[in-house]
Amino acid sequence: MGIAERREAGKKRMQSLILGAAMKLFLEKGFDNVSIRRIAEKIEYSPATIYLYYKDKSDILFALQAMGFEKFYTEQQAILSEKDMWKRLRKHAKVYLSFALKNPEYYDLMFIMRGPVKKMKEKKEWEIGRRSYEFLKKNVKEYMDTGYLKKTNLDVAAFAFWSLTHGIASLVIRDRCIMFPDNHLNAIIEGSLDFVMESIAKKKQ
Amino acid sequence: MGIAERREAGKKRMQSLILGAAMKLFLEKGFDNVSIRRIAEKIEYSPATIYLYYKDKSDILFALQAMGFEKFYTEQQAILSEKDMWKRLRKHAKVYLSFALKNPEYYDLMFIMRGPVKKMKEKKEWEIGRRSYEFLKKNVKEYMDTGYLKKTNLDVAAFAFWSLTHGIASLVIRDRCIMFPDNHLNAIIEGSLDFVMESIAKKKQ
Amino acid sequence: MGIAERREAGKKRMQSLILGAAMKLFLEKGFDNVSIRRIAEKIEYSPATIYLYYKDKSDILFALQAMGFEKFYTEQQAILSEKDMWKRLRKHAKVYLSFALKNPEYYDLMFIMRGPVKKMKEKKEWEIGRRSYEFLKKNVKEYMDTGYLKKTNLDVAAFAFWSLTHGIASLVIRDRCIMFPDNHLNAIIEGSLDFVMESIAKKKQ
Amino acid sequence: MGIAERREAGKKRMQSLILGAAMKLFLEKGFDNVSIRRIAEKIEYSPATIYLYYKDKSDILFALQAMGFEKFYTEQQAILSEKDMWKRLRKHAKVYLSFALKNPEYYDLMFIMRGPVKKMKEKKEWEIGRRSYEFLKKNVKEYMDTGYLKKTNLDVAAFAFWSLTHGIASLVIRDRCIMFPDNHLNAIIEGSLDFVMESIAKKKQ
DNA sequence: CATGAATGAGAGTTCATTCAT
DNA sequence: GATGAATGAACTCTCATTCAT
Repeated sequence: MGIAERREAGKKRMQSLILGAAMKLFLEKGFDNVSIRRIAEKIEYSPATIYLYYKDKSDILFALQAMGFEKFYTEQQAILSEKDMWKRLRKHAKVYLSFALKNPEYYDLMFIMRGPVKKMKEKKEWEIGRRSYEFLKKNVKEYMDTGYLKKTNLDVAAFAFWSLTHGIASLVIRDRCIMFPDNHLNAIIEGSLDFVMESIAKKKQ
Repeated sequence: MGIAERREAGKKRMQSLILGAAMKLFLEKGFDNVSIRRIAEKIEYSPATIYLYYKDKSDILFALQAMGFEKFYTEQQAILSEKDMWKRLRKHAKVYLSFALKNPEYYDLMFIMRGPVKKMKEKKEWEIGRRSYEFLKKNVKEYMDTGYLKKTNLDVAAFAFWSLTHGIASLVIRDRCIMFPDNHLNAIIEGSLDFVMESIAKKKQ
Repeated sequence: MGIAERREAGKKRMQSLILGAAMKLFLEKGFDNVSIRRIAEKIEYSPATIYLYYKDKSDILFALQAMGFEKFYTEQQAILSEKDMWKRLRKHAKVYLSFALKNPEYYDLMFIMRGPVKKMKEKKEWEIGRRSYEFLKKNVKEYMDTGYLKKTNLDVAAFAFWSLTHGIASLVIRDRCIMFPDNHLNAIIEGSLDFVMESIAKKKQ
Repeated sequence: MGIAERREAGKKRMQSLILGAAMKLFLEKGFDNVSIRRIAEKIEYSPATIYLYYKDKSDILFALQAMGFEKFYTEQQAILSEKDMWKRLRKHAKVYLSFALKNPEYYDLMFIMRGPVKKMKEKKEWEIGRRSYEFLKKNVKEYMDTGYLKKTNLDVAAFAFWSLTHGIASLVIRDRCIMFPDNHLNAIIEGSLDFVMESIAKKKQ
């Protein structure tokens, strides 16, 4: 490993140290209580050091969001192994929801939080978010083409799919399901997903 | 009107003065830029006065949330005039979405924001939120009973309806629809709503 | 003294406490080392308290500047007791210089410092500075009218007078006279003033 | 060129690279917004590198001041071509003012700024500033000797001349002429200079 | 010769909240 | 009932500077 490489590696290590600490704090204290100072404390560096690796606070949020999208995108590839389009459609929804509920902080950052959106728009049209949407759209198209999904405008169908899964995810994550007993919640979620999926998609005879 | 009553009336008046100012500020400046101080300034009282009427900041948010639910509940009654259950189901969704998009601050407070949730749980079962959900459920039951909605567990169907509409609303409100050109957005929203509604509900022959 | 008056008095007292501390710090530590925090420390209040009395740092500088101009204007009135215009002209210069050298911090703030100038321009065209200049101009006009000063455009003559006195004052205050032995400096200053004054003004025969 | 010499040359080159960048930044961003870091960025070296060539920040300011004096001294030599002492005296004033207004950052550094003064005193008698003053004095002596300037103590006359020109320059540079309309300012400056010069100096008959 | 990495110190500012009056 | 006065605790961010490598 040459000098430049080692340096680069050091930089990467530090950045991920920062991001890791930030993410842990999000979990422990909630978004509003994560400050540069607290992150610095957690990693036992001075606040000024953070600024050597990230330009400002929203840069950190943006980086975390990007990590989230990366992970999200990668995990979604799993659906491609399913060649039966009907099953893939169902799996698609489950994988989406599973990501959201297993990584609620990432999901929040990606699809709910207000903060990082301004940055999103600035940074090259938000490539990373777009990619995930394109992946969704591509698959939706296949569901339609193979006759499992009713034909309509692609964006319309994709948005419908997205809205349903996001609706479920965000109601859960932002704690709006308190009217359901904890031990029923899962069944209701799954049931709802099935209910809609089986309505919009038709298993061929 | 006795002394106690007059006092009570005065208290109510002041409280609604505070809430009104807070809401105006939310609209004008965004949630993050509303402080107790700014509310006090707006109504031309001192910050300390606010604390005579609300225990702390989150109490104000909670009260606003309650106002939002009140408004929401009231507006939803409009669907009852529609006696054709098929049409009512469609109208239900439209009224929901229309409330959300016309009152994004209320909607945010009610269904997205983290802040007031702790209060929600404390305040005995969150009556006000529950009432709205019960209204939804009651109607969903009617849609089913009249055969316009496929039969399934009531909570499941209600949650499905809610997730879809909330998903749309919250993606729009939290600015995640930047991949759609502004002038297409409306059509996509309406299209998606129709797409799903027409799938889960069946117009009788 | 009524309640309102007492309050007003308290406010004034606090403001002058702040300004006094700020001024002392300017003397002791130099302009650059005066921070809101240090002022607060000096008066044994919290930094936040300062903001109850002054909107921001430059507001404090502006207030001090205004005090300086007030003092300056007042002291200049002394020249009016001199009815002999020739003597008054001379006295005018001496009074200007004497103010500058006895109150170098005020003078610096008023005529040298960069900081408060932006505020100056905003605040009602900088009434307070203008008033001093008008006073100078009015007198210069009298010197001319009575024949002690060569006739020329009023602004031109006033600016000439001002430039000379300010030149001396600012070279001294900003420590550019280190080539003159300390014990000669005074004589050189006075001499220079006399030298020019006797040249531009003519004692009538 | 021996090794030591080459090293010395390299050092000089680097120093002037630093000074050049610093001066450009002063021009572009103003004094307060120039930090060691920003200078380092501009020349694409690390901040630490700057410290190999200058002990600290004020050392840089001092060096720039020296450059300013060098330039100032050189430009002033131009007056020597004027053999008519009356004209030279006038030209002297114009050249002074012209330098100040064309190089306000240098002028500020040399004659107004507080920062580099401590250094001045330390660096044994501040040779470079003295030289400029001696040049002024030598010429003032000639103006007197040739009868164009009233006889008086040399320092007195020199300081008078300096005070007037510096007064004008520093009032302009530090933005204290806002009472004059922009389009009149030049005329007032020139007029004032002429007004005094024609008074203290006498064209022989 | 050059620098990456780090930091202590400090800047201005804002906030929710308290409490004696 | 209302508030003036006050504050502790944050906040984000920038700076000059050091030092091992």
